[in-house]
Amino acid sequence: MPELPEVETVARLLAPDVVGREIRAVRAPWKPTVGGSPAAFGKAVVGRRVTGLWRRAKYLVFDLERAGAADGCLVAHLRMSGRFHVEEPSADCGPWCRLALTLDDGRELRFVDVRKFGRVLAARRPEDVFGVLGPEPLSDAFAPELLLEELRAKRRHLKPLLLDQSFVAGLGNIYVDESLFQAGLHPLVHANRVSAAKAHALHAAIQGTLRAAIEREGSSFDTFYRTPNGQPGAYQEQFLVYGRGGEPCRRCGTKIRRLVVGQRGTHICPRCQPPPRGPARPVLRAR
DNA sequence: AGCTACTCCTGGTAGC
DNA sequence: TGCTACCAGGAGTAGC
Repeated sequence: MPELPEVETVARLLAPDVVGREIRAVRAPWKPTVGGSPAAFGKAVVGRRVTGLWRRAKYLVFDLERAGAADGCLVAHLRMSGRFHVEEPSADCGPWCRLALTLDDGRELRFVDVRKFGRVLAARRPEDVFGVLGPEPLSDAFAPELLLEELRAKRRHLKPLLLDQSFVAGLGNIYVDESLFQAGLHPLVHANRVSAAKAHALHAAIQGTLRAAIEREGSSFDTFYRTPNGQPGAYQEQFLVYGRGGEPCRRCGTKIRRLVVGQRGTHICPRCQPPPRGPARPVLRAR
């Protein structure tokens, strides 16, 4: 699924085709993609030029201007299955095209989204669409000391905490599982029980995993995520635990286990990621 | 604060 | 072969 590395890849590969282009027309065959009103969406974007394309968390932001002055933006979230492509209008759109923006070079920026969860919204400012977002995990704002401090302040299980975009922005199911494995931390460990050494290991694991995945242009393991060029990413070849239930751990050979944590499929090596020790206080048996 | 359950969707697949 | 039932999953929301 598109997480930070995939969205970063889309931003990088799509930018040359859209930055500098003016939006001439809009077609939105599935209204919810643009927030319900294609007319209002069209009014906000037609006649605007794209001046920049960047990523924050799992959001893509297209900066817009009109007559040389900044004039709002498009904020897109790919969710499960969204993809952007720039194509000739004559190219087959397929059954899942939810939005098409005609550009001034005659081509179309298309948003294709099988599961219809993705959104492309027009806004005055990106912050109007972003929820509460924690630090970017690859920025200086995400320092090991800060992570340790934030972990100390929380009692939640690590897995749902790391999936929480307000704690750290951009991680999803895949990269959380991979990072926890790399750090040797079980997903059910309570945040405030992570040692300083483990917090540093987790910080390094998150950054290392994300950087490696960006370098490989993300992960593609089903028909969903593709780069704007239509190519799959390659990081799935390096998964250590994600989607490897029943297969041997690459470190110790123990069978990878799949469990469910917070309604999310979760993959661990039971040996490399020992479960947290039972209750903090032994349960007193009634007599 | 933070948990669970539910919602939105549909292609793929397990089971019969 | 063909049918049904269920599953995945990011994020928002409701209820506790």
